[in-house]
Amino acid sequence: MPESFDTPADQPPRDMGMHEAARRDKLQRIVELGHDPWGNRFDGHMPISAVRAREAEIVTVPIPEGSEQRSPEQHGPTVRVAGRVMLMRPTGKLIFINIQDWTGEIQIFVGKNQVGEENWDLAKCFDLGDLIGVDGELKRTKTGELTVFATRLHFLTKSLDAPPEKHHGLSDPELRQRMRYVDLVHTEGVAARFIKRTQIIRSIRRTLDDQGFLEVEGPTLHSIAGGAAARPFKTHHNALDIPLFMRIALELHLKRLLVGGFERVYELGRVYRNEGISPRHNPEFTMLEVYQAYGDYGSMMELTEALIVGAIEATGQSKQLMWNGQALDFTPPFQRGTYDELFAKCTNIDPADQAAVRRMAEEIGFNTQGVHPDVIKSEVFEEKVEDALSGPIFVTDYPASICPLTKRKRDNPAVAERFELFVLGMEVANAYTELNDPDLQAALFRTQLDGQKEDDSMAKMDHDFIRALRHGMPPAGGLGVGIDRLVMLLTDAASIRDVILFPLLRPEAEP
RNA sequence: GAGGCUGUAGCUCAGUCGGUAGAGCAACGGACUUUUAAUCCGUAGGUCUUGGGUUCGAGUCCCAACAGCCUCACCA
Repeated sequence: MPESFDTPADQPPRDMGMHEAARRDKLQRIVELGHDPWGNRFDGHMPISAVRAREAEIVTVPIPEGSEQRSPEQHGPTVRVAGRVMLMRPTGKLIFINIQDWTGEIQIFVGKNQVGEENWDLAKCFDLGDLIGVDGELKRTKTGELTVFATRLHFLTKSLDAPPEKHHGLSDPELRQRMRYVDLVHTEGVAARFIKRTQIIRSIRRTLDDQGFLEVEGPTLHSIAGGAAARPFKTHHNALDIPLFMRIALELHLKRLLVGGFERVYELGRVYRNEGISPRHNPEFTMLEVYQAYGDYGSMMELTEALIVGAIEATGQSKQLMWNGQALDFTPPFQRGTYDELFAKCTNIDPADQAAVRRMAEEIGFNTQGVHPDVIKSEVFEEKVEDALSGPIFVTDYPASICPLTKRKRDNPAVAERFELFVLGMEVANAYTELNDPDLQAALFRTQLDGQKEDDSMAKMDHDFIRALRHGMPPAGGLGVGIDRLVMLLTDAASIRDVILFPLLRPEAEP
């Protein structure tokens, strides 16, 4: 055991606050009592939820006749727990401590006479936020609270900084994001939401695996950032001395795998888009893309419903749920409507009447000069239709010219076989019948629609992708799901930053 | 990228009309062997985000910077 775990004495004392000074004093006392303030392996403890589940094993011995005894004696199971000190209520020669692990919270009873002098001295060194281990007997207090009556205490790790206010936790959104480790421990519901996120993702994998899909991993560094209209992050490989881009989509490599004979593939992974941050956008986010050979966008619609219903069930929720105070019903089949139908319904304009559409676009302040009619229509759609959709609703059959990776309808080449799933104006999923004609794909890669900014265009020629299509990609359905947004819906989160553990923030100023 | 709002003790928040900086929790000392946000008595804790300006005097008014949030833009 080292002499001291503290800052060596020859170093000038740091400028520390009173909380840290008090905690370092106690740390020193813990060392003097012969304990390691940073703890060691601690075997044999049970999750607190499992300890709570043993309440039924407590037996109460009736008071013997003629006894002076006031309260009946109890015998409970011997348990060992470990957790973080959340609350302490010292009352003279006994202390009530609430400790928390990731399964729950339980009260510890530490009585001076019950644990003996050595344990008592150690208990007096506990601070809120410390990690401790406890051996004891599970019983109830006279107020009925399930409690571990400590027989032996173990010190597992000192906390040098004070936790936030015990009733309110952290509420400053900046602190919550920068110090997610504190947020997870001390803010009500945060840990539970991220556990739900994991359950949702696990459920999505299970649904896909059960339907015979193969999970794969494509490259995240691309020399051509294709598959979506978005600005990429640029980086550089030193040894090869080449520019590279962080991927903006999973699509083009998964389709190469369709050519390679992987008939059902998916990837669940991070993509990066060098764009603005908002309550619905983080520069890196998690995307699911699924491709199914010999399917089409109709097969993807059924799959989307199965994925979402599975995720709702995996989190133990009803298909009727509340999001930001609004009721949503995810009972399949979800509503559906074609792009043109919904356009006509929400705008009272015939979507085929280009002049009328242009007039409305100008009314909402969009500059239509030299812009492709379908881009104008899409602008009006986003403004007037998307926000009006409560959903969940599948919007189907988009103008072909704004869908350069999508197969056209057999009876109408101006319409693409595509759907997007909207919920309360938020786009959650996007699916296509995939274009597999290499000549048409090459032509569409060359097409830069009038009025579209180059950055926003999908017109990026990927010769290797065309070469892959030339070898024959089966007709297929493809689906993309924004996982963070789905998690927002299923955990009633108003901001994407509430479902991403470490969202992007500007660097903190040096202290 | 543009506009609006916010920034006070470790945390959560008050701070009136411009006139000596406040509370609760946390901390420290004391009392207390069945508490439940324990209670009671006492003590300490502040570059009011930063930098300018106006003023006899600025947490408060003005300007700028930094950070966060919201709306818009970009986008999913």
